[in-house]
Amino acid sequence: MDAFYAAVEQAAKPSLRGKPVIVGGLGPRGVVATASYEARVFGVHSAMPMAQARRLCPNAAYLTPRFGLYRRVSEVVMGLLRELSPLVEPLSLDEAFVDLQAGGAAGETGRWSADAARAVGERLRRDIRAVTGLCGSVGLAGSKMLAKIASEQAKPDGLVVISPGTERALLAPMPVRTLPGVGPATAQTLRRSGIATVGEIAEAGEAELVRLLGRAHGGALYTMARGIDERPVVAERDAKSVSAEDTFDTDLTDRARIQAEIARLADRCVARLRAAGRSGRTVVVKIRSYDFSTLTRSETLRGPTDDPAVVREAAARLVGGVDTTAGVRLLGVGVSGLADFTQEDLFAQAGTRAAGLLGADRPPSPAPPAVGGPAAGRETWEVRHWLPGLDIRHARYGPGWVQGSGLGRVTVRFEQPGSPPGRVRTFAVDDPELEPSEPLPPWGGQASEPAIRPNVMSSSEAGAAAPGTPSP
DNA sequence: TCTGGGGTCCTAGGACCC
DNA sequence: TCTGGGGTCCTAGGACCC
Repeated sequence: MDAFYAAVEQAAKPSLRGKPVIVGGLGPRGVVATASYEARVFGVHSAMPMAQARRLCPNAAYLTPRFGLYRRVSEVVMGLLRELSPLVEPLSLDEAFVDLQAGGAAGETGRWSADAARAVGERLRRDIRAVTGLCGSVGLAGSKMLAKIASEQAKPDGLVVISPGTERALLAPMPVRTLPGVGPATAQTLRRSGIATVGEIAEAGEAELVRLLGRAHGGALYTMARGIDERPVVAERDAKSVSAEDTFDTDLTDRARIQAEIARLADRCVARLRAAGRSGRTVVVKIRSYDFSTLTRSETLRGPTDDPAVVREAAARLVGGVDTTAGVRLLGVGVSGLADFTQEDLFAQAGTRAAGLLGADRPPSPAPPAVGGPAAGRETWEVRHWLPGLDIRHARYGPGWVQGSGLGRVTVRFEQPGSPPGRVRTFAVDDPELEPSEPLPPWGGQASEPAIRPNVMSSSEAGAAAPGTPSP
């Protein structure tokens, strides 16, 4: 989506259309989240300190973000994407990868032509505009990296196709920063070695890249510089951490105040953890000092928890071990090592089940049948059992369908025709509670469609009547 | 009026274990 | 008797992304 937050605000506030709009933190230490294209003309861009934006563009409208509204608009757009394919990987509220191949709309040959892909992309852009009143840009290519680069080139309000075979020639003259994963630090390391363009990365060779940037990063960059990117589109991965942090308008020095803020942040973090139905085992505190130096301290508990008191106490201990007397500008509390259960659940289970059946003593995974070589065997076995789109039933969660599988996991969306949109859960592919099931009749299919009308954006703001609000 | 908030992934060293 | 070779887990920091 183009200048998403600002565009939503412009759609909701007719007086701001065609005017510079800047969404972000409005306090003394705020930064720009999104600047409308009208504001970008003045040099304002994302992540810029708000004070600098105000100097550059004093007449813009400065708005505090309304994430609830953006989330609702985002869900409508993501719904349109899911009409193209079950394999949709959101990157943020305003951006996602769609695996069109998995959508099965390529025709009899199963292969996409540039023209067919372009037609699908243009129709999508029309639909997004009709339903939300907003502009989106589309990049189409044979891999995630190239599709992303194409979409950047397409902005604003455009569409770019990168046809197979043209990738390397297209990439070669581009600056290294074009590649995803190349930020300021990597760009400087490369520049010191005389590497400025993507083509020069490819020429440098893998050994040199690994020497400069390390095994993982160097290897990945060398591959991408040659136009190669085999990463699959992965739908709805589980979160790995949850955190809450605040920057204060003025630095904090008072220990009691710092501990009070830490307790508040711990509660906020845990509330979101619980809302997601998760628990976590490692508590992290983050402290940014007056001079912007940042440190973290973490503590791993004996088992996962979603108890606010437990997280508060751990966070208080961790902050207590740090010298904060010179002043802190930011405090944060996070939880990682997430699980779908809590220590309390485990105690409950221990009371009703034989102790030997818990945790590491679960029955071992059944070995994949030996078809072909050992490596090919596992892949074949997974693909055969959990094809995307096939119906499935879980002993506790009920009916659903396979949204994707890989790396020993299967992602299932628990919904059925006539039900509201369902939740996603991920299981081990050999989870004994999962079984294939017969397709359900699609008699209630309409109910799972986003119920929206093209004119919803004209309804009043204040978030009350947002796009995505079901129509009668 | 210098620099948000929410994340992901990688590296590296030490503890610990077999 | 100067000290192997894996592996995992934990902690801390850093780069990067939107």
